[in-house]
Amino acid sequence: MKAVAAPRRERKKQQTRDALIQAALALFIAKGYEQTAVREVTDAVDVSERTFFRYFANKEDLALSLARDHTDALMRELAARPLAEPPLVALRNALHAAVEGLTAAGGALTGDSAYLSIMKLIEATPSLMAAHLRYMHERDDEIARALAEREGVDPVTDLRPRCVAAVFSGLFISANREWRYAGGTVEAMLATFDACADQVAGALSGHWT
Amino acid sequence: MKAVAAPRRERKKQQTRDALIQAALALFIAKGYEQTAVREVTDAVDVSERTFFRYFANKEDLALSLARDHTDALMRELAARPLAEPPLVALRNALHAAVEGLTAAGGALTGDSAYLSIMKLIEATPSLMAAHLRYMHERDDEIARALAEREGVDPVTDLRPRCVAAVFSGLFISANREWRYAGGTVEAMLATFDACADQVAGALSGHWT
DNA sequence: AACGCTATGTCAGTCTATGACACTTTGCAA
DNA sequence: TTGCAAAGTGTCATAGACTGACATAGCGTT
Repeated sequence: MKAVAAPRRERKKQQTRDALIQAALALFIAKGYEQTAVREVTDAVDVSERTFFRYFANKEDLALSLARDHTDALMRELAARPLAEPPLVALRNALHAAVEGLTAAGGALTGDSAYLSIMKLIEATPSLMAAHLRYMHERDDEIARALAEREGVDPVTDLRPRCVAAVFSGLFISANREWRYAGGTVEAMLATFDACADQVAGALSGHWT
Repeated sequence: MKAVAAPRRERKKQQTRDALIQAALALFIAKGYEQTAVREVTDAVDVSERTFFRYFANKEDLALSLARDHTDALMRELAARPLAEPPLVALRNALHAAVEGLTAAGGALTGDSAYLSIMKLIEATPSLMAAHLRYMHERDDEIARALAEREGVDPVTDLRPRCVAAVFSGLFISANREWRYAGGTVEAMLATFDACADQVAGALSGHWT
C-alpha cells in the first residue's frame, strides 16, 4: 500500500543477511576467521546453521562479500573516468576514487574503517587470501573489456586490454601486501601502487643500472 | 652398509608419497578433484586416511605438489639466465626453458604431458585455482629478490623488482587461462605470454588509438 | 636380543556443506 | 475474511576434510 520497492519479505531477508555479515565480521576480527565456527555466527543472529548456507554459498563467500563491494566500486569508478585519461591513468584514478569512497563509509568496530578491517583480515588468513585472489583475477576479463571499450579497440584481437588488466591486478595485489605490516594504512597502499605504476613502464624495458 | 644416502625407511616414505601422488592425479583427472574423496586415494595405495594427512597438509597440497615443482624449475632457470639479459627478457626466457623442460618429462596418463594435465586440472577446479594463485603470488617476493640481485639494486628501497615481479605474475596467470579452452597447448600459452610481454611496456603509457 | 624412535593404524570427534522433508510465514486472490 | 501457493526456515541425517590421542608395528642401533 505504501512501499513500492520493498515487500516486507525482502526487507526481512536483507535484514537477516546484514545481521549475519555484521555478526560474522565482528567475530572474525575478534577471534580470527578459522577460529570462528559458522555455528557461533548463527547463534549470535539466532538463525539455524542451515539458513546461513542459504544466504551464503560458504563461509568464504560471506567474508568476501564486502571485498566484492569494493571491486564493484572500482568498476563503477573506472566507467566514470573521462575518456581523455589513458588506460593506466584511468585505472589509477578509479582505484583512488573507489578506495577513498569506501574508507569514508567506515563501520567503526575497531579503529579501522570497515574496508581496512576486511583487507587486513583477508591478508592475514591464507584461505581467504586464496579465495580473494581468485575473485580478483576473475575480474581481469571485465576490466579488459572496459579498457577495450574506452580505447575503441577489439577485445579479442588486441591483447593490450587483457595485458594491462593483468598488470593492474598484479600491481594492486602487490600493493595490498602493505596491509600485512602492522598499522598498514590506506595511504601507504595507494602510495605503493602509484609509485609502481609510475615506474613500471620504464622498469619493463632494458636494464636498471 | 652400502647406501650412504638413503636408508630403507626413507626410501619407503618416498615410495608411499609418490604412490599417493600418482594415484591421486589419476583419479583427479579421471573423475575430477572435488569428486574424488581422500578415502579413494588411500584405498588405491592401501594406507590409512590418517597417513595421507601426515604426508600432505590437505588435499590441495597434494594436487599442487607438481605445480610447485614447476615453479621451482622457473626459479632455477631464472638464476641460470645470463646477466646480460634485462629483467623481462630473463623472465621470459626462464619461463620458456622451465616449461619446455617439464613438458619433455611427461607422465603419459592421457595424451597430455603431466604438466598440461595438472594445469588443466587446476584451471578447471575453482578451489585449486584459488590455492594455486595464492602460491604463485607468494613467489613474487622471491622473484623480486632474484631480479634485484641480478640488476644490483636494493630490493627494499627500489620498487622496480617488486613491480616487475608483480607484472610477470599477472601476465603469466593471464596466459595460463589458455588452458581453459579445450585443446589448449603449451605453445599457445607461451605465445600469448610472449605477445603480452612484447606489448606491455607500450600499452602502459598513453592511449592506444 | 633388547631398546628406542618413527611411521602407521585406529578411533573419536569437530566443522563445513548439502539433500530431504516438514513447518511457518507471507503475498495474493477469490 | 478466508484460503491457498510460494518462499523462507528449521530439523535431521549424512558425507567429507581434517585433527588429536593413543596404541601398535617396524627399522635401526647398541
